[in-house]
Order: sequence, then C-alpha cells, then structure tokens
Amino acid sequence: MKTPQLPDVGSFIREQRERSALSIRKLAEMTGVSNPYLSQIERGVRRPSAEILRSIAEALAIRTETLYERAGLLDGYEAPGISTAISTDTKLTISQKQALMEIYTSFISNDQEDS
Amino acid sequence: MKTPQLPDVGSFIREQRERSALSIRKLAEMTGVSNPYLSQIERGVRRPSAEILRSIAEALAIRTETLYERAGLLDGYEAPGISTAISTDTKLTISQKQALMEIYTSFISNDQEDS
DNA sequence: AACTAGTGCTTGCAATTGCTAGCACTAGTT
DNA sequence: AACTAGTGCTAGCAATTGCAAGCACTAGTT
Repeated sequence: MKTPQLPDVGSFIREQRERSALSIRKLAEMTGVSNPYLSQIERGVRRPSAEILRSIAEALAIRTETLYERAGLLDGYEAPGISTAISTDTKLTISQKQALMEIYTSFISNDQEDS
Repeated sequence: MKTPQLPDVGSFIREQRERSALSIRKLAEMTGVSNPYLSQIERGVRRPSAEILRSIAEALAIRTETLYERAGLLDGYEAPGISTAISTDTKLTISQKQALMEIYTSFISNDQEDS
C-alpha cells in the first residue's frame, strides 16, 4: 500500500470543478447527483460510491480510474503525460507538435498548477 | 436511470472462488467480508461496494479492474495516445481539453506527411 | 445414535448512502 | 426596498449496505 493520496477525492473534485468554472448545481445537473450531496462529497463529509464518482469523472472529463485512485478504490494507475504523448505521436508533423505543445503550455501556464 | 445492469459479478466471483477450492467462509476470513454477505453477492442478491469488490479481488488474485469491469464500475481500457493523455490531464479545464482535441483532430485529418 | 465440523443460506438490524425540501447569503434589477 | 437569480450548505428521511446470530443440511467420527 503505497498510496500517497494526501488530498481526499473531495478537494480534488472541487478543484477540478472550479477550474472548469462550474457551480455545484450545474455539476449536479450534468451528473445526475444531487447538489447537496456533491457539496458534502467535496468537503469530505460523505464518502461517495463508485457509481457517483464515475458520473462525476464523466462530467468533469477526468478519467474514471483517476478518480477511483484518488478515492483509494484503485492504485497504481499511471497516466501518460500530454507532453510525452505529443512527442511520441506518429501522425503529427514536427511543426504540428510544436504548435500543440505551445498551446498546451500556454493553457497550463495561465493558472497556478500543483501536482 | 436505475438500470439493473448487473452483469453478474456474482457468478464470476463464485466461479473464481470455486476454482480456487475455497469455501464462502474461508473467503470471508481472507477478505474480511462476512460470509452471509458474500453468499448474497455471489447469488446477485446484493450489490457490493467497490471496497468489497477490491478485497475480494485481492483474495482471489484477480485484478481489481477486472472485477470493477464485471460490476459495471469501469469499462474497457482505451488505447493510450494523445486523446487519452488529454482526457486524463488534470491541469486543463473542459473547454481547454476540447480546444486541444479539436486542434489535434484537425491536424491528423488533414493528412500531411509525417516526419 | 449422537457429536463434530464442514458447507451455504435466512433473519433482523445498525450504519451509511443519496435524495427532497428548505435555509442563508450575495449580486444584479426594477 | 423588493424581487429575482445565483451561489453553497443544513435538516430530515427512505433505501441500501454490510454484519452478527442463527437455521438447515451433509459427511465423517465415536
């Protein structure tokens, strides 16, 4: 058990939701989960089931496995980074790769990041 | 909404347990799950949580993901690539992901020559 | 026959999940 | 000021999860 999941799923979900500029009620509508429950989940008051996590992941465009991992339901999933995925791609030209990378880095440099 | 899509993870568990020549009570002891509950799970009477499935998978030496898939908590694995990397990313917002994906797909649909 | 020890299954219940309804606050409108 | 529309959070409850205790049956021992 080498699960370094310091932040619980809740704060992670809240983080992702706010980054996507979504209100709790809007996310509730998208997921089909009630808004009070979402609120409690984000604050770590309640522990959501896998089904709930799955619908949240879908709505937030996060991998289900990622959320499961954050919740301690799975461990050891390695997500491929965008940078390496771009550089190893075989369908793109060099200039296209450079363009994609520029856009990507501009996206993530606009916000504060953590990891 | 309440699709009773129980693709019987139960019978699968029973199958694996019997293949390992384990009794319900023995498996209960190994997993920490009560034996009546295991019985109900195997017969499809009850729907176990992800945590229960996880401990069962561990005891039966099955991949947790496999059991999750059987239970409808996960669906098949996607091939890794840029699309996966983008959707997996946690630093981008939904709209940023959509933008990146649009650019990427427009790149590869123009079929230019590769480096 | 009676006693163990093994199997799986049923009953009843405490704890938890996830909902509906409603509260409290803020900001923009009229 | 009152009315809306937005935000997140609280209260209370039906339904479900998962367990402890016990039932029913079989097979091997004495």
